[in-house]
Amino acid sequence: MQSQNISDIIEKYLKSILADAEHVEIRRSEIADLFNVVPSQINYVIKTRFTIQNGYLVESKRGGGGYIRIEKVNLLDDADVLDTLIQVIGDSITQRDAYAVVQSLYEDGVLNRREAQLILVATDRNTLGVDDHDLENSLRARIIIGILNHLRYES
Amino acid sequence: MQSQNISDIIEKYLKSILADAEHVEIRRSEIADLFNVVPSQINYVIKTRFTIQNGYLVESKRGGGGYIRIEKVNLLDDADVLDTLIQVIGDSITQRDAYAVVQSLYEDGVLNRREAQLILVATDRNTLGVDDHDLENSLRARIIIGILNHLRYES
DNA sequence: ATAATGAAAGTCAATATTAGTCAAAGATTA
DNA sequence: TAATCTTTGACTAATATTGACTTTCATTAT
Repeated sequence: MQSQNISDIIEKYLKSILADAEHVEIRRSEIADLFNVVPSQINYVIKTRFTIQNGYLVESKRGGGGYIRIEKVNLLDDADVLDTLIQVIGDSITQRDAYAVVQSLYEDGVLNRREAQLILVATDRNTLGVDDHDLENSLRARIIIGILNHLRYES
Repeated sequence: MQSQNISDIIEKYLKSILADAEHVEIRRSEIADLFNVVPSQINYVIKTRFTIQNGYLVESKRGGGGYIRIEKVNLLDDADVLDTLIQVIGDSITQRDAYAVVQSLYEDGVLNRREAQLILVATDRNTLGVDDHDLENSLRARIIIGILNHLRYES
């Protein structure tokens, strides 16, 4: 029942490789063939599911012998993680990216499950309930950054 | 057995699945077809019969491979206390009153210190940073109510 | 060296595929 | 009869898929 769309399946496939390895390196057309989609769909999957907010770094090369390489990075490795995250968020963030950020913080133990849920609820589209999207995204950014800044003084 | 309208029948159908399973995941148009109703009637059924007050959590996704997923959750004992608070808050709350609400939840052991702090930061005037006071107060109300609704069940 | 060629990946907008909203019309109940 | 609940459908929004066109890079030919 789960993940009926191909993008989700490709995402899972790539993540299953990343579960065992430091990074994946693919040939775009090969993966596209494997799942019977057009090559640009691979870009779509990467763009929507392997963002820096999700903790992934992507690099690629065109031309002969080209590739796409996805690496899982630990955003919390270096001392000023919070600064990094705050920069990444900027003054606006979509719900999807916010989910990714909070997920990363949870995976890295900065937040426990309950706290992560609270933040997601507080920044949920329906919770905020504003019709202006720019306002919604900027509110979400302010709330998350406010919380991140608070976490800094707590620990 | 009064009034077996279609909404009731659809409700029973979904609940019968939930009797055996953790959750139901449907394709809206399929269920609509199955019962010969327009798709939006499924939304009506969900909105009127699968509320969080009744212990149901609903999530969905649009686009290819989209779905609606209904999950039955365990309501906690605090549920009616939270209901009362939600009523009191209504659609607007000042920062001062919000502080009092969060404080009492902390004293009642519903929230720990860290969680209480998170909520206060998220709803702080400076965090929200909107000029319009009415908007600020209504946003604060929405955020706190969203969180209270989340606290009704265990995740 | 330089130019031409081909083999990748990137971009972007059109289209397709779902679900959500809202208000009007109809039905039922108090 | 008035109030409430249900049904319907037109319109909106989010997400996914596709393909034409562009850019980059390596290799081969001049």
